[in-house]
Amino acid sequence: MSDPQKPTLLVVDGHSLAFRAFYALPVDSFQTRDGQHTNAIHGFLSMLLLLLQNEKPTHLAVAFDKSRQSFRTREYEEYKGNRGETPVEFKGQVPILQEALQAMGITVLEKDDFEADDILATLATRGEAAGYRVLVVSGDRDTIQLVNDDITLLYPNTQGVSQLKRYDPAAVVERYGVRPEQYPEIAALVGETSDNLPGITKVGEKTAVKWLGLYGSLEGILEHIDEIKGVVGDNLRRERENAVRNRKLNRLVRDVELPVELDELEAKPIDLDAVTPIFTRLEFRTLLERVTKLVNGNGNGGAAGKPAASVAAVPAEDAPKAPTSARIAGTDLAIWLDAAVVAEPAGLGLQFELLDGKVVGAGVATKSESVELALVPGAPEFEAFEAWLASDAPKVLTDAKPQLKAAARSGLTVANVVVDPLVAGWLIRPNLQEKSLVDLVDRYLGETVPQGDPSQLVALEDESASTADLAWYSLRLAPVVLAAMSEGTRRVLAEIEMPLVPVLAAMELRGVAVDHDRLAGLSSELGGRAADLAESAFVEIGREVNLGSPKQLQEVLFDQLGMPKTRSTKTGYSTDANALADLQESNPHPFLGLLLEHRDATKLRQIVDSLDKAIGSDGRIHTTYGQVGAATGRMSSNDPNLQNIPIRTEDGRRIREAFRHGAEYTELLTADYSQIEMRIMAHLSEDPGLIEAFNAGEDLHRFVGARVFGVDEADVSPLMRTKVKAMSYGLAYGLSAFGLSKQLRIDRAEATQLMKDYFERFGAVRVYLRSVVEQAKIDGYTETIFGRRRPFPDLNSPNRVLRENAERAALNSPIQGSAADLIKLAMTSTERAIAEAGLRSRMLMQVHDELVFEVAEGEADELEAIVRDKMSHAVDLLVPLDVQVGRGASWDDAAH
DNA sequence: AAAAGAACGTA
DNA sequence: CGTACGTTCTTTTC
Repeated sequence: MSDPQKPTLLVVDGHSLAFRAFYALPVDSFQTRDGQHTNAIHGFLSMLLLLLQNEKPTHLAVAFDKSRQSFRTREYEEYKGNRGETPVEFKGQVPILQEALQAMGITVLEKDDFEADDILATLATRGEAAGYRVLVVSGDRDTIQLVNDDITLLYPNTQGVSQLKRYDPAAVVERYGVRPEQYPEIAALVGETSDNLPGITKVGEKTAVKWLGLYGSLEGILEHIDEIKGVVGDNLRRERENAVRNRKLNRLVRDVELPVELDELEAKPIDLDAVTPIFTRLEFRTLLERVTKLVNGNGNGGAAGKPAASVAAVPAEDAPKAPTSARIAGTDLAIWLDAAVVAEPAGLGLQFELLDGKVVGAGVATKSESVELALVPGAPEFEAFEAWLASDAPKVLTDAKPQLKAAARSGLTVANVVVDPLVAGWLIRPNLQEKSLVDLVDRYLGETVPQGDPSQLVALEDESASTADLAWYSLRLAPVVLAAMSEGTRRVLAEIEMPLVPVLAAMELRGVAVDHDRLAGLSSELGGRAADLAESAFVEIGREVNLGSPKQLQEVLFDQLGMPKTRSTKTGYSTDANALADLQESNPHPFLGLLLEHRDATKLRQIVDSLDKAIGSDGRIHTTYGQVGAATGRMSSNDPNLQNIPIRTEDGRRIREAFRHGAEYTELLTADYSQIEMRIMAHLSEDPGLIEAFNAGEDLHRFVGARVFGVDEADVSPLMRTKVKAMSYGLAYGLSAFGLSKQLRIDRAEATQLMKDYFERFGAVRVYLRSVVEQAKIDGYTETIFGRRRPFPDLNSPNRVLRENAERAALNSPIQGSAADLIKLAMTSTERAIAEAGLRSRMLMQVHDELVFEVAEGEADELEAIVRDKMSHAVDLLVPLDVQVGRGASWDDAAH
């Protein structure tokens, strides 16, 4: 594998990328006032900016073909002779593109008689020799021959620069079945249509690879040309000169004389004064913004977001150097580990090296020493390492969850990770989090991990951060982040977040069984329904439009049907479900209902299809939980998101029927907290009415309704119940009378009155909510019951919109956050209790206030008892915690 | 081709 | 003029 810590040289085939851009973007939409086409320029620069951000090259050049003529056309007149005339709209853009690149300080190279790929080959070869890691961006397959351990080809796939296919030697072998340096021989035999180079008739990739396997090289094949049987053998004997010629032509020249030295290609900060005029001339407004952002913002924090001085420790100049890591074998490692554990009672730094989700290596560090080991099961050092991992010896591991998963997949047990600096960093700054070890080191140690930092466009010597070095950085981060935390935050880290990490890792590995056949059936049913609805809708308006396009819908609704304008959005007028419902009320039209139904059907189908795609080879869906995602302390779920599976409609629930227990299990069990946020509000506000409501254990909304409307509980009508329910839930979000009136479709006066009556009876709630905001204005942050903090810098902003948004978020945060803390505690204790009871049943999913378990044969009752116990006693509040449990064959059946 | 916006699913 | 998320589809970019 290539070493990621070397300086990076990025070389780009300008024509190939510009050409892609030209055909990807509509020519007509991109021209300046005076008629200059700009689509290729715009697309190219847009892609290049993304490349710069993603790859963070330290050195950079873009090469172009100078003309169509080159030594290859002199050699073989027909070379590339089949290419049509270059469109004039494209031609004119190239010089301007080059001008723009030069303004950006990027070296542009072209050379008489050579093609761009020869320049790339030359730079790549020179870069490799000079110790660079080289990235070649080209759409020409000939550049495959350049690939080696230090040179990676980024080859445009069907879709975009963001999804460039990375060809390292292993990827080339996987795709083409030969090593990179052999690829041109394959191409020579097969021929290259796009270059007008015919190969051997009837010889394709498979035959060529087979021959190469037999005879080792093209030369070898030709030596044994008489041994090759069949028609293809005859073809080869007849057309061998084609192959010889092709091989000659597709060999890239690696020693083109160039007017620059490598170090002149160093990426310089972009000079806005040079870029602005040309971008302005091209009328590139948003691109200029992007460049400006790249220059100023540059990734994470930068100067603007530096921490208080107490946090940033060592200035970069006197940054300690990572200790030289040793490879210690056999019993020596056991001795080293024993000594290290004593030397660092707070824990050793750890870092795994992963490949394809498995552990292939690891680094372990103390403050002054580190070791690095390749993990080969059965090797002598493996045992000592494995024993230490599984022991209670404390470890510090940054971004632990994926590494714990890989460890588990590799059969390793990792116990007692006491600090994950990534999680710690999120607790300190839950909004703008540091996303990686590199970010954390920058912020909390004030040092730069060799490589990685996007704003550092400085070439580095071959000082590379090894796995052991990363372990060492983790170790040194731990005390610094701990010192930067309040005591309460430290407790949240130690008692809530760190114990949760292995629990989440286990849940993700388990996944949840999903029935493909049910999803497939549902998908086609919904698809059919959507098609029918669309057809009916088109009949209503007398034409076909894209019902998924808000823009086209606006035309239909406001122009064609002449309906009144709805809420305005940035780009026009809203066509969301709410707006359509309003229209239906004021201007009833069958189209509206059909449209809404169509939206439902397509949305559900889309969810069904994406779930179906996510089913793995084990028949299960493995989501990834984002432990450091939400600012409130909640988790998120992605790839796919299992926390937004429909439930409100009948069709939606049918999706949940596809979530089932696995074959080794008998059913699913779901357990959820009822009205958790209201209970937390009761606890925090100490409102006697609310506390009484929960202690009485009755229907909360009936209880509240009776008091708000001044009637007996028996006389609370469904409408009254709906109203107080909306009010209660809305409270925790900072709902206004206006919002309440809109949601309930009642007038403002009635909503205001409802709120007044509500607070008359439950006044402590209002007092509490106000006090949260006021205290937050003083402190600058809110805190959950457990001490989790969330800062609110906008609370004193002069900008009213910002300020009021911050106020609502602040008042919600302790409520949502405390609920998150609570269920996290419950998850950890439930997981532990299940293990201690020796059950095979297991926890699979978390949906904010709900946990889903897979029940093993004969364990249902015991599991339910454990879950009820642990969830309802996760913490002692002024009100009881009610846990609803259900069981069934599917997630839907298990709902109660 | 990439980014931004609209819409919508959950708690 | 209701908090917190993630995903997908369409439009814009000039």
